[in-house]
Amino acid sequence: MSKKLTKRSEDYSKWYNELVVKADLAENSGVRGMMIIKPYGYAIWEKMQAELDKMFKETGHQNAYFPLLIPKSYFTKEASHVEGFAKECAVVTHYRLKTSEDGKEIIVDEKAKLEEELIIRPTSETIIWNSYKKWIQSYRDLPLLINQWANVMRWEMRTRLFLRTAEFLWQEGHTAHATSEEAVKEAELMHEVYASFLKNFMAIPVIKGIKTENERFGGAIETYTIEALMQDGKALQAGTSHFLGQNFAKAFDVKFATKDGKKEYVWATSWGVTTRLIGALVMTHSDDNGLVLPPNLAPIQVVIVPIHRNDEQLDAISVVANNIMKELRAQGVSVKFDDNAAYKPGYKFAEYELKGVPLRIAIGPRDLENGSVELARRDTLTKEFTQQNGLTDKIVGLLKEIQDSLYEKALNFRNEHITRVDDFAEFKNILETKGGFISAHWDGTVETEKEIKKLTKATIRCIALDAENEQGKCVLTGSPSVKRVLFAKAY
RNA sequence: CGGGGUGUAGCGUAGCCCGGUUAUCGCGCCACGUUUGGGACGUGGAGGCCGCAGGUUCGAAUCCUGCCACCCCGACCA
Repeated sequence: MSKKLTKRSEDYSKWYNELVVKADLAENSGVRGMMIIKPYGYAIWEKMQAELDKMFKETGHQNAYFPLLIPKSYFTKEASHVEGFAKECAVVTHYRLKTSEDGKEIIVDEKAKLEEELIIRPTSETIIWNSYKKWIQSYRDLPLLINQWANVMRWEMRTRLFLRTAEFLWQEGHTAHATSEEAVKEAELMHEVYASFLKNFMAIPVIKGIKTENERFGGAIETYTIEALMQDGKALQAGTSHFLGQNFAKAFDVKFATKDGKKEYVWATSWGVTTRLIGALVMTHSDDNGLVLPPNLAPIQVVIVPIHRNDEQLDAISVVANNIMKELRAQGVSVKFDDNAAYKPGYKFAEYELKGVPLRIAIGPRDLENGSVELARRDTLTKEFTQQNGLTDKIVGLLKEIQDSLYEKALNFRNEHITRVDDFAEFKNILETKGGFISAHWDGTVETEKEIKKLTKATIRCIALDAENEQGKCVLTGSPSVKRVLFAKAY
């Protein structure tokens, strides 16, 4: 298989798909939108998981695990939730297989039909709230701050690796609080946790905002979102945090006794991010040579490639490489020494570029003489010869620099792709030619939002939290508006 | 589920319109040798129910019917 990628500029979608497969992150399983996350891709997810989990714990949350299968009846309790969800679900109807009459096939045993169908969770609100009803009696049981790492399944008609697969991995936080204020604060806190995770670890700048009624999660009073911008000018919803009000408490009858003995419904939030973040990572930083990983999430931060003509040279290089590795590891840097003689250096260079390894060290005969190494940066594709003395400090500094520079680059790109527009013809023009976010006035109605979507395929990604009050006229209808919102075509 | 398209080796493909030797080519894979500072080269080799099931025919990758799968555009969506 050729490892050459289609160029981003030629066909962004094809580039993305090829990159994900060739960089060894994931592949289609051949079963209806199911994705296999390969070890290299999973290593990135594990790092993300570890960092996020740390942040959740630091903010007082605990992990738990709820069942994969949810009785169908649980879904009927929260009408608006069902409205927004539960349409494209996998349903378990039987519990046994048997051998066919001719003995050649395994078939479903029709006698083993379930009384009540079980739904493979598309999200766990219903089953979790069914438990919360039992767990919460008093204000002393609150707040209840629980997170679950799990897989969920949504029977999407059209799927894309990482961005939308039938089964995906995520975390879902579900909390219950005594007051509305506290629940809102929780939703906002997790919103901030996500934004800072994307910034500090993924080097992805996001716009923090709230969703319009139309784009809101089913059953939510307020949906907080972080919106990122991909290199093709399309937006990607990277994470959401919902203030659910008392909707779920009422649906599942979860009341608590207050200090003065009254019964009140609890206030809820939920929040989640998914393996989609890996798609965001790929589409934010990568280039025509392949993946570009921010050092903070790279499974391999530094790779050492030996260049040698014979075994004696390899032995001598290995001594130097092992010393470098030892020093780097002492500093917490993950290093790989690739002394596989089956591949030539040029092949390895291309291979590790494709996989997005932030720094590459090449050591050859010349370096043995000079006490040097060749040091190459993945993000800028630049390389230099540098002395072996002081190499570790230099690398530690460079990893930090690369991390920061990736963020800066993405931030500049994002900022250059927010366009203020006051005219609908211009709106369509910018959307088609430049892409990115369009900052425009909107009259606040669902009808207008839907009409704009119909006309342009752009949706309101969010109402930015930092949007300033500004009198204006809706870009479509001309009706009065008090602040700009952000439109974009989205994944 | 509506509209369009495609199924040939692990991957990408030619052949199909107009049926006829042993199904084409590239990458990858295996063996040996020479190589190794940006995806090496040579020689040899393995690998195919041509998506599945029927039909037409002396003969089907090719024509016909049905089915299945996948891709693209809608609907759905983290």
